[in-house]
Amino acid sequence: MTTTTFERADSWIATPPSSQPESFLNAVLVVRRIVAEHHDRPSLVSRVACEVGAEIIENIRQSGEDLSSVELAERYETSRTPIREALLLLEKEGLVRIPQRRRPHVAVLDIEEVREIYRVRAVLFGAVASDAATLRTPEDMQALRELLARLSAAHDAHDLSAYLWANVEFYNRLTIAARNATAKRILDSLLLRTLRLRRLSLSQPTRREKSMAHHVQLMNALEEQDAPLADVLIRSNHLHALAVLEQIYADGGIPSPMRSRRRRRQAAAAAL
Amino acid sequence: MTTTTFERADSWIATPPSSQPESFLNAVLVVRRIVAEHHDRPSLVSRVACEVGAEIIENIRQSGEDLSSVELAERYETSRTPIREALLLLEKEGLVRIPQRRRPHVAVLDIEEVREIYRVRAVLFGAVASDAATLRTPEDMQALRELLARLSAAHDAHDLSAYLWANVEFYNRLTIAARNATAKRILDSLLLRTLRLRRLSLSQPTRREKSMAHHVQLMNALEEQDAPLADVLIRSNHLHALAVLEQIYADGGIPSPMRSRRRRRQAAAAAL
DNA sequence: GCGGCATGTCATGTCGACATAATTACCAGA
DNA sequence: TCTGGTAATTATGTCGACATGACATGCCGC
Repeated sequence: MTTTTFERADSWIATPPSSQPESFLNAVLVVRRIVAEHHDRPSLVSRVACEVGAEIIENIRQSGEDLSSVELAERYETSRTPIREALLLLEKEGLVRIPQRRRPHVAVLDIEEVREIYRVRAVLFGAVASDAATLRTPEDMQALRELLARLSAAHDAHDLSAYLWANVEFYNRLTIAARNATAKRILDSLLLRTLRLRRLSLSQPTRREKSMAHHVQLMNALEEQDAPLADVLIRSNHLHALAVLEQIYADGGIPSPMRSRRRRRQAAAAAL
Repeated sequence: MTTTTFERADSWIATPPSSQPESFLNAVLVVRRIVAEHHDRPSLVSRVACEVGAEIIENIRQSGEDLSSVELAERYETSRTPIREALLLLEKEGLVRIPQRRRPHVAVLDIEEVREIYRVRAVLFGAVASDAATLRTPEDMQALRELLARLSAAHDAHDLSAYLWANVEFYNRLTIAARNATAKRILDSLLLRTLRLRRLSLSQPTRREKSMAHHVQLMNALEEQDAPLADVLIRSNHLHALAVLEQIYADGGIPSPMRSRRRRRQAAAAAL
């Protein structure tokens, strides 16, 4: 499945894929899966939404940065109407904030919201993993085993980016196995919001160790259809991941968004 | 709080409130709280979204019914752009579906989706109630006690509509007490989707009895800060509510959406 | 020199119009 | 009468333009 989506990825972004790092391509694909769920064909709106969304979770656009609709319209050589709609899609996923009569900007993730998201994710994901442990099919298990192998390979190779995306794919496959599209959509949306922080969190070697061990344990629980264990494992892992993020926030690892955002535009104009 | 929001309700709907039944007003207010969360001032978009959303949850517009943007634009005497945006807002809440290049229509709730929603709601609401039992303030308890009294009064008076809205308010206050805005937003959205069915479910006297008893028990658990009990009570109640809905679906209580939806428009045009 | 107010500039929200895709209506043939 | 293909019609997606509200700068009074 990954191969086919990869083949089509280039039709979803305006710039040629060769000029983009592989991680950005992954980001586009994940955003597409979530934000442009129903847009089966690459429309103008979903293309913009995917690319801007990917830029946000790849930290190319920073927290609080302005997303002027005229600026984006120029860049994508289109009118403001599709841009507006794309930004609305991203707002729905929590990546963008659009105050009334004010410039849209990249949503700022404060620690309080991260806490809330992880609390919800822990509970919901626990239930989903529990269901998955019961309802899983042999095909589910096969796919999960392969993804675990990918995860392990990335871990051994110390490839942070590969580990991160394999992680995302593993969770994605797990939520599919639970056969609850509603829960999956919510979890996907919550994942998208915190994806920006994932790299920070997983950049700690101890965190990666713990995460890898967690996945192995979780896989065992799924193999043995031990639903309660899967539930508890997921919750525990989320608690640990949150603790790491709390530490990062406390250490000031998240730069607070700059104040007068207007100056950036002026500087850019002056540079021309 | 209810009073002040009531006072302002008329500015959010185009038609004078006197011509609307009270239940519709409640629906508008609830939709506004959820869908137009950030739109603090009554803009054109939120007004349309609130009114159409209220019509959907009040079953004035039936499942699968077309929501042509030109038709709505005529009705609200505006252009199609704000209508489009309003429909996008409602799609985000799951009340409307907008396929590409096809007419938007009222989302159809099949039993499978209802099952999924109740599963998610049970788990998430259980966690939220658990948190609320721990974090609740005296003000929270006071508000909840008053709402329980309203619920009880409506129950004694056999006022289905009043009971339904008091129920919504009770849950709303409970989610506030848990101090988790993210969880609240998700639960609100899920509530909105199933609100159309609530009247059906609560129209059964035995269901109302059970529901009332449940609320009393839940209130006790909150008073005693018994978090695990609150969790289990909520889950159990959701399970029971779902069982009732399963029965209603099995009995064909939900009319399947009509096929050729176009005929309605023609009939309406011929009537003029 | 500094704070508050007026003014100018810019972006947003909304509008009407057009091209294109989808859907209906029509018609011929079986 | 029903079915299949084609034409007409309608609605959607997109566009450029305009009015109103927000922000920044500059001015004036203190």
